[in-house]
Amino acid sequence: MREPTAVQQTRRDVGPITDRGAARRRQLLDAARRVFERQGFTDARVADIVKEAHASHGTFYTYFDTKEAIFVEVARTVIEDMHEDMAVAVPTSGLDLRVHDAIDRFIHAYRPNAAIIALMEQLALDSVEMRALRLDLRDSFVQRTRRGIERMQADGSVPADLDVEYTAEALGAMLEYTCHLWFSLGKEFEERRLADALAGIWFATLHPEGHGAP
Amino acid sequence: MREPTAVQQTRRDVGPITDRGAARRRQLLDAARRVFERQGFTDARVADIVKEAHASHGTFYTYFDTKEAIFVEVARTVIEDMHEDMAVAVPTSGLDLRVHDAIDRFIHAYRPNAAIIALMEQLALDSVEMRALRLDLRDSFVQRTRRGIERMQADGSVPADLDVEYTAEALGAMLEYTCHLWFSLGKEFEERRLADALAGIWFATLHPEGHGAP
Amino acid sequence: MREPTAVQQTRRDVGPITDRGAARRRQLLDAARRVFERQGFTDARVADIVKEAHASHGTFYTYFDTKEAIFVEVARTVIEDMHEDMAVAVPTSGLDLRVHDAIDRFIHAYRPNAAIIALMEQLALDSVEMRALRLDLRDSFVQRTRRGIERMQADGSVPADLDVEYTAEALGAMLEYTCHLWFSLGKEFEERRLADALAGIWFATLHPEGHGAP
Amino acid sequence: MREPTAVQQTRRDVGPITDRGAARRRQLLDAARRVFERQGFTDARVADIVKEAHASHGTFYTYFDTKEAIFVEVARTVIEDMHEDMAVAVPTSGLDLRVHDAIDRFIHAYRPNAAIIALMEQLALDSVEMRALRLDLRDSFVQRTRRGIERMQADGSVPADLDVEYTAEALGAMLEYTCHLWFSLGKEFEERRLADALAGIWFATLHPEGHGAP
DNA sequence: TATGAATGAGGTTTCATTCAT
DNA sequence: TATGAATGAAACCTCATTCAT
Repeated sequence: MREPTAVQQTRRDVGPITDRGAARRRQLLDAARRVFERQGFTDARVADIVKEAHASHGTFYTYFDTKEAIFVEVARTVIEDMHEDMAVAVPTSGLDLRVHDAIDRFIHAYRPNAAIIALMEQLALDSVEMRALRLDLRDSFVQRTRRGIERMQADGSVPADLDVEYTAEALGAMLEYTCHLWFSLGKEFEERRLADALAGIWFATLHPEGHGAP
Repeated sequence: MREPTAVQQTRRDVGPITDRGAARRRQLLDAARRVFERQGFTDARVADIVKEAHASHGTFYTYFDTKEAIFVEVARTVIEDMHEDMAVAVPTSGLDLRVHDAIDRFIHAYRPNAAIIALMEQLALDSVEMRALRLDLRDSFVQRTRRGIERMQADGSVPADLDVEYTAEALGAMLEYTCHLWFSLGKEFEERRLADALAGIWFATLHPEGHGAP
Repeated sequence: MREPTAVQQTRRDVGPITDRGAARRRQLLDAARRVFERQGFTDARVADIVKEAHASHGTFYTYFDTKEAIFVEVARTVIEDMHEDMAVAVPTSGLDLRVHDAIDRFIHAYRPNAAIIALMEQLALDSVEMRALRLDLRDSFVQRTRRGIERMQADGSVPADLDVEYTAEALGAMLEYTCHLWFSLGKEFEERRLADALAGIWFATLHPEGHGAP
Repeated sequence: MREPTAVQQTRRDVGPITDRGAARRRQLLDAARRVFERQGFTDARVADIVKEAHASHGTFYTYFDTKEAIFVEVARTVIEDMHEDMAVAVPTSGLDLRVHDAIDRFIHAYRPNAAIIALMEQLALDSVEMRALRLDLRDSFVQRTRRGIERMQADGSVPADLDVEYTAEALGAMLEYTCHLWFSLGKEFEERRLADALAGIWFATLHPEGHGAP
């Protein structure tokens, strides 16, 4: 493969200058997302993306370094989306409701992004950058959970001796992988039963043996 | 593009006839496992495998159809290994010990096979066959868990209204993905704390609010 | 084994868009013809063709699916050439002259294309498409002959009871295979004697026992 | 490909020593013929032949140098068969009957051997040896025809000024290629009409304008 | 003589990426 | 900025033939 030319590399680094250029870039990103969702990363061809975006090969490389690079951009979009979706204020009723709400919001944030998340997961094995991105995404959720539990510990509704950090990691892992099984690997779950089962585990964990009141 | 000959296909289907052939096949499998663990699936070349096995290209295709095919064989080996590792008789002391034991055995079965499991996971997205294999592997663990819980329900140590099926799925997902994060994505966990946190969740779930005795 | 991408296939189906592309395609076709004539089909490598065309492997597959596909295109060119060569207006003198003229034109049309025709013949045994192409080529000549004879039957210079269809087939076969022996299998014939012998047979067949006047 | 070892080469040169060896050799030949007829030369694998003969690769190379070599042997058998079939004594009635008889015998000799003859034809383009074999086969028929015509010239039933050599070549070419079209390229002919048309051409050629009596 | 495992040169085809226009 | 042609490294897989047993 030939080395990139200084001129073209510069153009990519600078990014689009005109509005038309910015619009073009967005078209390519949108097209890439659709293609990745449809075909996965390996089976997605740059040719497919440019066709979907009604652009040409040359144009693609005006805006993106590599196929990996455009995927990273798509992935970042997904991460931002999920952050926003889950950042909604929590209703402050009882623990039970709060848990149910957290789980429902996770599922609803995950579902439309499942395909891209699965690809991040897949690429995380081969690419340090994707691994970091993937771990960041989950970390933001896990830390949010952790802070929530810590607040409950502070007001005494959760036992003080709970290992909050590791518990948050584990409960997070459970949610993530259940959604992966469900949305990406095609395992069939009934939504209501599943959400209840997950909430039951969270609730039992945070509220063991009648500690405090719900 | 040459198509495989019926005769050649037959030879592959039948498998090695002599001991020498069987040994060769095994060498290739062992080599393939090492290469896959080292380089992942995508970056593993058939050339790497035959080099590692001190064999020739032709020999590879005497025994295996494709790179995918040999991976499937490697994966099957891993699955059998894990089945055996986890099939050890359970000590019948209290719930707490049983849970800790189950989790420890899972971790110890998972750890040496983590790389291959991660690849199964990766390939499951693109290949129906790998997806089936992957789901089978987890199913055997989840069903074992489920049966264990059902037995405890029978003797009253676990609430009768627990949704055993979905709970087993969720607890299984938690274990699997935690191990994946730990062994394959390089997340750093302290083994003792992690095992305790996981066991805590299991225990709280199965033994909520002082139901029965530990 | 990688499958062709839909996008790539489309590009090949659509054909070159720019003049530069069209020129490139033609270069490849010309090169392919030379290589096939020199080395035959089996011994012609795609590598030989691209080398002859001063192009790269990738470029070849931009324009053609397979080695078979480019041969089919070359063959079509030959067929068109021959159609044109033989479509020249027939001088309307006596039967004897007309027969000689037909045979001479056949030989002159065949000679420069003999190598490719021989390859069509060779491939016709293995490929349905080539068989159809081969039979089409001869059919156009045989039908032309047949119509010629029918016109002569109409004006009474050829017996009405002649089986025109089968006779045309047989006389055609004679011409074709004689040329094949001569130009492709290296049998040595003197052109004048051969043309006379062939014409003698045609003439005797169409004008038996002094039927009509020459 | 490795060079043949002196030992093995010698064995092949010497040929089978025991009866068992001779039988084995024949099994391989018979199997090869069936495989070639079924699959053609290119698509016939040595593996197919040994399977059909219930032998092993090693055994094959005990008796034959190459795939080409065994084909040549098969072809020789066909050639001998055809010689015998056509060497039957000619009934000495009139020219018309003799011509019909010659054509019928050709067709009947050709038909069962059409597949192998077609392969000889196909290989003749690439191999000097096969070309020689192919030309020999037709030559024996053409020369027989030629001698027949010369005898008729001697007794005055065929014009003395006929170019017997070239005419025999041309009439032979017609027969051969008609059979090739019919039996190998799948062109549909009605046997009776075809034989009559061919005989008509022969007869008109040898007996033009009422020369002599039939 | 017979077997079947082993060889490896050789071929086809893809696709991310660059560059001339 | 946009286009699309060109590149070529790289990968997979076959099969005639040899050789150890």
